[in-house]
Amino acid sequence: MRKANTQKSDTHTRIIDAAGTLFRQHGIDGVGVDAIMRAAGLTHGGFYGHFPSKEALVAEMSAASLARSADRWERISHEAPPGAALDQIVSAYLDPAHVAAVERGCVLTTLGPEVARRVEPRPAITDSMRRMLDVIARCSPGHDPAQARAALSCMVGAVVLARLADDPALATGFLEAAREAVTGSQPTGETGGE
Amino acid sequence: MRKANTQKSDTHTRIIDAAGTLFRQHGIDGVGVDAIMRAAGLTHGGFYGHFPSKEALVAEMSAASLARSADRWERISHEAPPGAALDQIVSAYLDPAHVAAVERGCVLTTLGPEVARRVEPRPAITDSMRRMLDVIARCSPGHDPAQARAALSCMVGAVVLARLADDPALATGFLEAAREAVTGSQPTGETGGE
DNA sequence: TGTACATCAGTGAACGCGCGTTCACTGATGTAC
DNA sequence: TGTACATCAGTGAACGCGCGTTCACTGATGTAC
Repeated sequence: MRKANTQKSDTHTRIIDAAGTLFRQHGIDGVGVDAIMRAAGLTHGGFYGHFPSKEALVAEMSAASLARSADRWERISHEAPPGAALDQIVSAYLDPAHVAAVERGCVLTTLGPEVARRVEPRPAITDSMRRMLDVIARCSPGHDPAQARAALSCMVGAVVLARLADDPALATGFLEAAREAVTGSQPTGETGGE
Repeated sequence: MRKANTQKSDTHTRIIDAAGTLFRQHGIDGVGVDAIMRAAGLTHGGFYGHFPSKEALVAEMSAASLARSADRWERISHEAPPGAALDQIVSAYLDPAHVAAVERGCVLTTLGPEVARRVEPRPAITDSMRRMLDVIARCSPGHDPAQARAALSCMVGAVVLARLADDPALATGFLEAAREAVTGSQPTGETGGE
């Protein structure tokens, strides 16, 4: 049955959001079109009215998701008090809550290697990575692009390793060490584990 | 047809090696038992004489693969001239050749998030991660465990991001920046891109 | 050393199932008069 | 404002296919005599 015209793009967004959650939880090849559509409150047949293929959804979902991350970082870098932006971004990224919330986690850490195997999503992802690097460089003391690349590497690696670590103390150890390396400061709240 | 008794463990290893290559290239859910056995020169039916399930193969493969990485690092740390071990390990890891050779790449960078979703492989992987951290700490000037965790995070993240980057200059940018951050020195060979 | 036989690593057909994709359809929405 | 109709977002049955797993089997190997 037809819905209001204005609702089609809402549905499109709902499919992308459902896919984002499920792909992060079970991997791209671990989730079928059927499960995604059911999670979006629809039946599987309607999928191809929105996307030419599952691969196209993967590309659109990862591009949209990382663009939203870059948007958020840029917003923080403009709105936060000068000097506090980097710490705010890095602290949120290296928070155990980010590690735990895989289903909403940064695409670089939840689906990085899976997305890297595909051709379609990489240009848009590269674009967002550059924007994130620019934010880090702009918010860092030295404004050094190389330092920004090392910082982003450290953040992404720490979250990946924290999710792999079987021991919570080791997991927070990666996060704390990365935070110290990137911001050069101790956490402001109570000191975490180990 | 039966083969020599001594050949069964050879076959076992051959299956694990074939799985390692294919999983890294196409993802764990992107490769079937059939393709793995064919790559090992066998037919799919024989698989369950070696492993109780595909998941068991995933666990064994990732454990074996990362243990081999840890072995290699430990060997280098004992054999390399004092002071040179860290640079040797880090330079090999952050080499564009490692980024390019996905099919033989470090499991943390090729299958990290996929393996993190599964319960079975994580204890053994955590074990190997600890061994790798110990090597880095032992070979670093300050012998600081926290610094070692930041270093490993940076290395893993740089390789993941380099594989995602659509632009070779940005890819080598991640590798160079991470090397500088981890070893604090310029590359010994000719200076790479950007 | 030669023969008879038990072992068991590997074979290949078969299973039920869920995948990605197609397509004829339904029926509420928006529009023309 | 009320009626008739075209549109098209979403439905659900159906497709061919490859998945993970099972199992009766084959036939070279290793062993007992």
